[in-house]
Amino acid sequence: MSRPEVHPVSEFFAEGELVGVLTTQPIDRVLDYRAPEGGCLTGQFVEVPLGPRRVPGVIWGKGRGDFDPSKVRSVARVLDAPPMTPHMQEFLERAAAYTLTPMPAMLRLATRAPGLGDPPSMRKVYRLGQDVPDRMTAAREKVLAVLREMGGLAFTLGELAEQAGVGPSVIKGLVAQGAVREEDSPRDAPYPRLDPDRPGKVLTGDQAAGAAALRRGVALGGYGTTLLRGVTGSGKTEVYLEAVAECLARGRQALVLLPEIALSAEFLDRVRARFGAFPAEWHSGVTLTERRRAWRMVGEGRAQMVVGARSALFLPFRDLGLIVVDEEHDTSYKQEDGVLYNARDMAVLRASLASAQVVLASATPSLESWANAEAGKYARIDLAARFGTAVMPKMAAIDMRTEDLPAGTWISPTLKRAVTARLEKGEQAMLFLNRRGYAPVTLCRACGAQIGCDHCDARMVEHRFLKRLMCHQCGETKPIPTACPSCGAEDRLAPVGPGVERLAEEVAAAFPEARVALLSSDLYGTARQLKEKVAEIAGGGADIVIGTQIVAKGHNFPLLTLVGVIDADLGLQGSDLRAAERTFQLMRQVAGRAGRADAPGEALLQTFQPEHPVIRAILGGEEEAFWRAEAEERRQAGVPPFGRMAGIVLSGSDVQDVFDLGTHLARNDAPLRKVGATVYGPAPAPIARIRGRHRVRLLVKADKGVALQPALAAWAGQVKPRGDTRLSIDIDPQSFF
DNA sequence: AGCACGCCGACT
DNA sequence: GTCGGCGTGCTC
Repeated sequence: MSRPEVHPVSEFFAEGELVGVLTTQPIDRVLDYRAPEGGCLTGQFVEVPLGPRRVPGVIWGKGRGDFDPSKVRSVARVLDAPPMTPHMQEFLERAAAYTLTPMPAMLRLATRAPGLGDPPSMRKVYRLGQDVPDRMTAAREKVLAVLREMGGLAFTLGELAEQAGVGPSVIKGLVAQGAVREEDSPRDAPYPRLDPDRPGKVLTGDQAAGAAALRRGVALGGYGTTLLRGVTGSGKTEVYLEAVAECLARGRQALVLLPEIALSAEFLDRVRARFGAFPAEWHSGVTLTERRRAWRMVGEGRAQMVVGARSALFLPFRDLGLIVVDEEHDTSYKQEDGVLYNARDMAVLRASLASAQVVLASATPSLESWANAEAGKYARIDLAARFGTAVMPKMAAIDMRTEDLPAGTWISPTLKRAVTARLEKGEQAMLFLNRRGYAPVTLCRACGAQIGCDHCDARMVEHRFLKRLMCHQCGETKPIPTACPSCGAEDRLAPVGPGVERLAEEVAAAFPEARVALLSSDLYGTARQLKEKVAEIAGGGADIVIGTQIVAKGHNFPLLTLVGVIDADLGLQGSDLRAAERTFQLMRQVAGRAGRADAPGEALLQTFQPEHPVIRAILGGEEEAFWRAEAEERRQAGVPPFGRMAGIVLSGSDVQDVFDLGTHLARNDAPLRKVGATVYGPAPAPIARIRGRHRVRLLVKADKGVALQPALAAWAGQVKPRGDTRLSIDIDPQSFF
């Protein structure tokens, strides 16, 4: 375990010495302060006076000494939190430079710790007491049984009441009798130890080889990235959990990023099965108290493993040894508002600075990662075999040009027959349509107008379930009108096109005997509700499942043997170069849902263009051929990953102002031309208006290897947006037009 | 981000 | 006269 010591010794500043403090206020430079009484160290979290306020900050290093000494104030207080590591400082600086994000915004990502400055708080916990209550009741017995069963474990009032199925007053009664002890305990309790030496699932063939390769990488203790490819059911998770085990065994911390918090519950169970306890959890669904605990424990090195969303990358790990990015191709890893970063790329950056390993896991990798593996920058492990006897489903296209389909219906006779056949065998069928709501368009038959959003250039989608029209851009809803808002004609509005709710209607009519379940993100309020529904379906609670893309993400349906894709062409239209990639990934994932248990699966794709290269690649299972063709197309076009791109979005309430600024930028492109970069635009952004703000987009293209960020900074720095116009730069945008 | 300063138009 | 609109600039 010979790893070079990369932590430089933190610098100490005695009282009165000049220190540079980075604050979370949007002042994009380090401000000079005097070290407080007792001195301070680089990396320490502090509070400093700024104007009339006190703001949080971090001792970034030595002061610059270029500010009027009589105006320099003193650090107000050093916070009781583990100091930021030099790695973390460097990570934030490099990430800021890469994404052209001001440092204070970057620091805000790293200080999203509720109650960072608070003293360690206490809470009441309850454990078994000495005495016997004077009168035993059924409720009291339940409470004592729970406490006895769990050994000496302490519970909070709420936990204990829930576990025992009684009200809190029962527990209070027992406390008064001395049968239950109430005591104070620090709120931020350490996490139970994860035991990497517990036996994992038995791995076979290429799984065992893959796990061994990942373990070797972690054991070497340096940086490295591995692309772990494996179809659904290939044991990908078990394989990378071995890398986690190696990391934990070496006393280093491990981070697993998941794209969807709805997936985390299932994953946490697997972690407990493997390591004997739950890891720390970090995402928007976690309570403030838990987040606070996680942040502190991670910072003190007392959380061995974190499972989280992309923002977990900014947790204050002491010694991070491994980052797993599960479903690395998932578009939700790209943050699309506020600080624009791609968690997959930032994971690689953080790991390279911390001498950690990265595992990018996916059945259908992003073209970027595929190309990096091809170029030898990433190692690559392929898992081919599936568990048990199940194989990849048999896939076929249904040529919709030859199907006889009544207007207003979307399930072809061929697909209908296939579903019927499965139902007769007592198996499950899934119909996939990536469109929420009832109908994507509401059209006036009298004047031809479509109902749009008042604040965005988007059409309102009918949600019959909610009895409202909804804008999928801004979330605005309004009642479904009876008269056309454009011409006033009464009762001439008609829904056009299918959404999952409308498909459910058709299914109910076509298969009146079948139990139908609808899975769409907007129908379930919480991740827990969704998880319960998924579990119910998986247990056989439905015959036909209708779902949007949430069904593609890793949920396990053992009885499912047929997947019908209602509109495989959706996503192929348009000039977005990534559309083909996304369609390929989504279709492969959906198809991977079928036949996981021992019944062979079948996937049927309804398409109007069965000869399209993407559809053919999906059907033929010729993944390498697909990637190679895609890569060649992108190489020709000079776009990522074979060229560099940045998207610039200008927005504001005045169209003219926004366009003028865009035109001005496009004309003054000297800083970009100097590095050989080209500007395209301005053009209306893909969604030209969101929440009343007009949006204009420019694109910058450059050769690979060009230092694009400094040129972009100089170029955009020429203009000062006036009024409420805003300029945002998106390095490596998701869509190229 | 806040907050003060300051420079113009419309009121008691 | 002065109240208040929000553009500009400063905070170590």
